[in-house]
Amino acid sequence: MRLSRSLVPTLKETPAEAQIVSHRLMLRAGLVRQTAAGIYAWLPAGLRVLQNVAAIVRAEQDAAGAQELLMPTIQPAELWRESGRYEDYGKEMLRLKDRHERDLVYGPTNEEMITDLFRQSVHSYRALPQILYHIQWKFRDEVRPRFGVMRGREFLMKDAYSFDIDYAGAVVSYRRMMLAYMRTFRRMGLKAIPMRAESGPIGGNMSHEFIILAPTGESAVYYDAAFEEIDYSASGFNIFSDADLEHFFTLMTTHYAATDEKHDAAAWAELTLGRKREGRGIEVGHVFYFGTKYSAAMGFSVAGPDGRPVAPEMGSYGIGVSRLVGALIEAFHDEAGIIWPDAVAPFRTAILNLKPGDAACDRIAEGLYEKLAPSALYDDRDERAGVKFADADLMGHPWQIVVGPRGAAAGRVELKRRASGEREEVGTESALARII
RNA sequence: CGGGGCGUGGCGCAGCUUGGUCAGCGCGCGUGUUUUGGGUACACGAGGCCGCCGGUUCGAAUCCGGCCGCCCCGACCA
Repeated sequence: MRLSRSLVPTLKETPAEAQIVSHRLMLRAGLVRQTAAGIYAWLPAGLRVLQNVAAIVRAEQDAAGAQELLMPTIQPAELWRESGRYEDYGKEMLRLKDRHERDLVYGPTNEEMITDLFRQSVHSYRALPQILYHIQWKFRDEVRPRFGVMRGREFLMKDAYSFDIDYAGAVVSYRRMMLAYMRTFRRMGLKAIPMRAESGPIGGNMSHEFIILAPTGESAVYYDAAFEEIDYSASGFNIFSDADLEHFFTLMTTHYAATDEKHDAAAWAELTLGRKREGRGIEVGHVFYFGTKYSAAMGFSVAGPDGRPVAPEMGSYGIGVSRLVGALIEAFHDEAGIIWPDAVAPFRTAILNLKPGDAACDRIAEGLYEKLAPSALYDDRDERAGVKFADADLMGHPWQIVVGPRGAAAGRVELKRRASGEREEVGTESALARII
């Protein structure tokens, strides 16, 4: 992308409405613009991040055997009346009517709809288990949207739903999603910790929220150092092995971890000093098992092995995709701006042509851009060098290639790594070699 | 939903208490010169129904009422 012809409106000053760092940086780096309270337009660079995050989520869901589908944003109220939540959900649910005066809702979640879809076609236990997911926009009419994209009213969410014939199966599905989640966050460079959450009417230890560590996170978290030592992505765990999943689950749930609301001072005191870790965190995912709550309420059963009807055991698993973009910035930034992890950066490289119009600079910069194009942002603007440096740091590209008149004549460029700040002067070929 | 605050060119703000060349400043934007590796300097210039509606007044950005929008704290939530 050529910056001179791109809608990436960076700002030198922070708009007054933005308080927390991710919100400020998202506005300043030209990633999003607010259209209404808690509702945002994703500009080109921001959309690329959102899509990169979604792609990682998708890849790990697929790797866990979940099937992607796409359910609509608008749902008939009928489904919600069936489960009883039309009345229960309250004002957070955006309700609307079509021209025929039919009641509709802009979906805040999809348990009813997936149950309905599933029951239409699945009638036997032999088709189970299955996990389905989609990545779709949701709307929850929060009383008080805040923190920019982290607590919006409209948000992009990955939500998955598991169907099993019995509790044992549901447990396996639950653990499978848990492992998929840990891998997902890790791939984004995030440290995530599953923390026991309220499990609702079902009880048990089958609801966890995933907290990622970020110095500016909204809640204080306390956890055992053990969480820093586990390698979820390594071949250690086979996501399709029940035994591995059990081992993994035990590992995840035996060590202490809690947000400040659920912090247990007594349990915390028992931890050895060297293992205590305190930090701040942001919830980016939530998994829970809810048994037959929806299948029973909505009259969904399949034929069991003995031919008798059985209400499937279900669970649901959410990841806040758009929230993650904000959370990533909370985790990765400095005074100058964003520091994108390579996996989600909108552009892997920024090519800064310090002197457009200079034959040598143009030749080298254009040449580099041709080779790196899809993942490179070419700053070809007629701006001062300082402006380009500042914007590149603000936007947080993992790599910067600085093409200036000084080195260009000799075929040299400066390669800068955003995260470490290291720079070195190299030839164009070795710059390319380092980046690709 | 309770409490607090704010709406003045694209962004950040001053002006409002003490109605009357107050529509202004910085940044940004345009043109020119300058500078040329970390947001350069100078000059000239474009750009505002002062959130909306109504009221008070000879006169309202400024006072009064209503409405809308946005932000912060709390309760609630991916």
